[in-house]
Amino acid sequence: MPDDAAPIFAALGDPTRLALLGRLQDGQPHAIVELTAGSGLSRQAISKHLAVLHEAGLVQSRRVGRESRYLVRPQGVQQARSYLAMVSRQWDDALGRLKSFVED
Amino acid sequence: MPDDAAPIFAALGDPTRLALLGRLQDGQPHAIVELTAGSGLSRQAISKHLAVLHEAGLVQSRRVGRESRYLVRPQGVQQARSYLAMVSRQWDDALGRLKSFVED
DNA sequence: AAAAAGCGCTACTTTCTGGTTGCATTTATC
DNA sequence: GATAAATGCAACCAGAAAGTAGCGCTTTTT
Repeated sequence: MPDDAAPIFAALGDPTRLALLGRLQDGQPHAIVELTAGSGLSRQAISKHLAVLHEAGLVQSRRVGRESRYLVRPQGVQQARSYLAMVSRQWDDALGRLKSFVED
Repeated sequence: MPDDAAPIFAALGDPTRLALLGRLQDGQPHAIVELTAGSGLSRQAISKHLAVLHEAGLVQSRRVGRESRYLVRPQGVQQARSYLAMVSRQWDDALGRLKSFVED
């Protein structure tokens, strides 16, 4: 398992950040103030969360005039997907499904 | 996005726990001492990590005699997968791929 | 040119997390 | 029955994380 796997999942492991990703689902760039609106948190808090997502490669930012616009980076999420696949590959076959069927 | 999504990703967001899941890839139950061996950490530390994985529903345990044996719970990982799909569903089509192609 | 909007950066507080140690308990073994 | 093995539980500690507030800088807006 690669070293950057854990940071990606850690970035996803926060309700606020998941909500942010939800807001970015449209694939369009959004400014920080816009993302802060209705979050119940301060602008700096949201900014920090966006930085974490950026660090993990899940999000991307562009500075346009006086505002920073964030958008999803599909490759990042794709990477998370492939890591999950690595975890489950072993029993992700007929036998694996059989085992999970018997459990509990 | 469901409330239990973040805890699952948070549980995955630690190198030690990812390594533990790696060790459980064979689908077989493993005792704590066994999982501790070669980890460089104390038994209690590993035990705590397993508790986190259990809490997130990624792992399952059975007490057999004097030892607790842990094994993967495929449904948990499957759930993580579906949550990731929720995040990316919107731009997981031809248009989405086109956008990601243009970026950077 | 003055005011306001949008950010970034730093400092600070509080809570969570990962890790340790020590001790009690249950189960195997001799 | 005594000893060793495998856990569970609780207390404790240091560092990271989530949050706030304040200040200064750049870019719009009026």
